[in-house]
Amino acid sequence: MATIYQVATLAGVSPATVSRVFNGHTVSKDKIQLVRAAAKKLQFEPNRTARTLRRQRSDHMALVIPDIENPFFTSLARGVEDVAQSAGYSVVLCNTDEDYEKELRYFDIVMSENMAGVILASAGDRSDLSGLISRGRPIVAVDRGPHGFNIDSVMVDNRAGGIAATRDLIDKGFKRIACITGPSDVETAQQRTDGWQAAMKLLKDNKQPATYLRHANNRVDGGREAMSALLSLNPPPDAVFITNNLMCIGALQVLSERNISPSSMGIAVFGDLPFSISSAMLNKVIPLDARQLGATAARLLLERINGDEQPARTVVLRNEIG
Amino acid sequence: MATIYQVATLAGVSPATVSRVFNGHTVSKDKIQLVRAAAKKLQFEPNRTARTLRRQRSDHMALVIPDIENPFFTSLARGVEDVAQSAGYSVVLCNTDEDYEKELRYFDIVMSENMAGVILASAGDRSDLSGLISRGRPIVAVDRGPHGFNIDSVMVDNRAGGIAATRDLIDKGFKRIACITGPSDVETAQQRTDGWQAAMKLLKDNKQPATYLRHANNRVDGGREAMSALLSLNPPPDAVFITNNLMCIGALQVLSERNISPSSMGIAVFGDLPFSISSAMLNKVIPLDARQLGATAARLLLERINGDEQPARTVVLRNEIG
DNA sequence: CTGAAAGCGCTAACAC
DNA sequence: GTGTTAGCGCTTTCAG
Repeated sequence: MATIYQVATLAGVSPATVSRVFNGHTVSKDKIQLVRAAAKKLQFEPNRTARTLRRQRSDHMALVIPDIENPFFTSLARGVEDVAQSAGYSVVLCNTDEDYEKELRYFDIVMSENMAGVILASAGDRSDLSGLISRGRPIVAVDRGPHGFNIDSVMVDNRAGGIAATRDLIDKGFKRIACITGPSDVETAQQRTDGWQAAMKLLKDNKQPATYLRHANNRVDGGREAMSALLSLNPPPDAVFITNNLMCIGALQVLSERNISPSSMGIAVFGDLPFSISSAMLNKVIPLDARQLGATAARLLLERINGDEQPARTVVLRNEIG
Repeated sequence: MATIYQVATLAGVSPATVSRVFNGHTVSKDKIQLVRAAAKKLQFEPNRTARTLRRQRSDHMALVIPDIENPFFTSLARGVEDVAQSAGYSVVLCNTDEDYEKELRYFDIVMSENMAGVILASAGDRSDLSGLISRGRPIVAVDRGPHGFNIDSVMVDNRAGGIAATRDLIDKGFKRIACITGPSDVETAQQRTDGWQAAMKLLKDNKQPATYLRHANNRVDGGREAMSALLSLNPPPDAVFITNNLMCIGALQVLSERNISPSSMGIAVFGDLPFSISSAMLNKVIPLDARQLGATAARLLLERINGDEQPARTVVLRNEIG
């Protein structure tokens, strides 16, 4: 690959001038022409590694997510990507499997590669951001909050969604409303569960035993297990609020396998189901615009990268609860 | 962030020795101790940008895929990631939206960042790999073949799968079997369609008008449109072979909306449906182990990165057709 | 086994 | 507006 020196020689200018041309600094028209011609001839492409080393900042942003196979996060990634790309940044996707160690390893990479910033959908509420923060690397938390760190974040109103979903089931006459939620160290799970609990207080004769609250991993198999467990209770619930998309898939699979008709079990879910064929089985879906979430986070991050120093902001996206 | 010079000073050795310690070269036990202690004290983390610049090779591999929102490709990404990570490589995910220009732009980035290699699920059969190849960058094609370029590839037997799926429908007594396939410049679509055509020749009184073959984009909306179009034919098909997962979702949505029962329309699909609740509507699914595909591709790429110079290989994964 | 020193390709003072 | 030059932090000859 050609270097700026070769281009400079061919164009009869200094390397600095070549650099200036490629960075949009002021250079006389005629030299711009010469440089462009020479660059084209040599198929010159600026070496980003060298640029990054010199500038101490790359044009990558890291997107750290807990589960790349959850369509919610891939949509979010799309949103980030769209914004990043149009600002000239590449997105490095880092999948943590909800593992704090893996997350930390990625943070190290962010530092040692001088990435411009991080968008973090954290593994849980025990993420250690201190290293990144002490080194002044911009971070935006998305979906899950900043829990204790003083950083920008973009979220939805999880509690309100939990309330709305549960209320819908109550309004439809269900009495024994269970809740399948995520791990207890995941903030979104907590908040949505809070919403469910708050709404349940409205029920006059609240027949809600503690066993109606099930924690599970946020994936399909977690939903399956939780729903199976609920069905074996006596009495089983007559409805269930499920706090994430994949667990709802799992729960519906179990119902389908046991030929339990949709009408005999009310279902409300937080977040749209991916690739569903029919929503006939669902009483209520709290919509969740992952792409918007990602795009907003990316925009905040770009502002920080460009030197914005204002105090940390929390943006709450309204999830138009019907 | 600390540098090797600071570590060297603190440890009382030369920078070269620090470098050697961190690269596993031969250094005396006692100096190793000194260096490790100093590094720990300073929280030293080697600067990968500098290393990449010097070595002319980074520890990133690019994974170029056409649609990050298709679970097939995210599973594939998981497979790549697992293998890459355990070999110390990071995966940079590049989403092309099936756009050749975006693809080329990513290839430029691969070069200008000195990435170690590329795994490519190409946008179509007109991808231009000449730049990468002339510069000696290792590439492995996955899912879609190398079409003309002399590179390693990992694929499944698409034609055989197409035949098996179609045969299953024939055996079950369907007569008017349509095919919903992908864009005509996508190799997997072509080959699966070939299989369908080959199998249809077995039907004695082959009632297959040209309109039974529909090309669509490989996404949900493409499947919806194609299925709608098929249903408005006279006579409509009594079964359909769909060459990818998302289009099948779209097709099933249309059937569901029109209350067309599964039994009156045979469906076979190439590739498992993501997050499906019940497979009752499907006659035949040709399994497709995306994760395996990705892992295999990553292994081949690692071999090339490590200097393997043997002639290009094509690995065909058997997709255990029932 | 270890140190000195060159240089990967670029950018940003600094001088003119 | 343009050229000269000093590094960014690391690896890797080359000597010893």
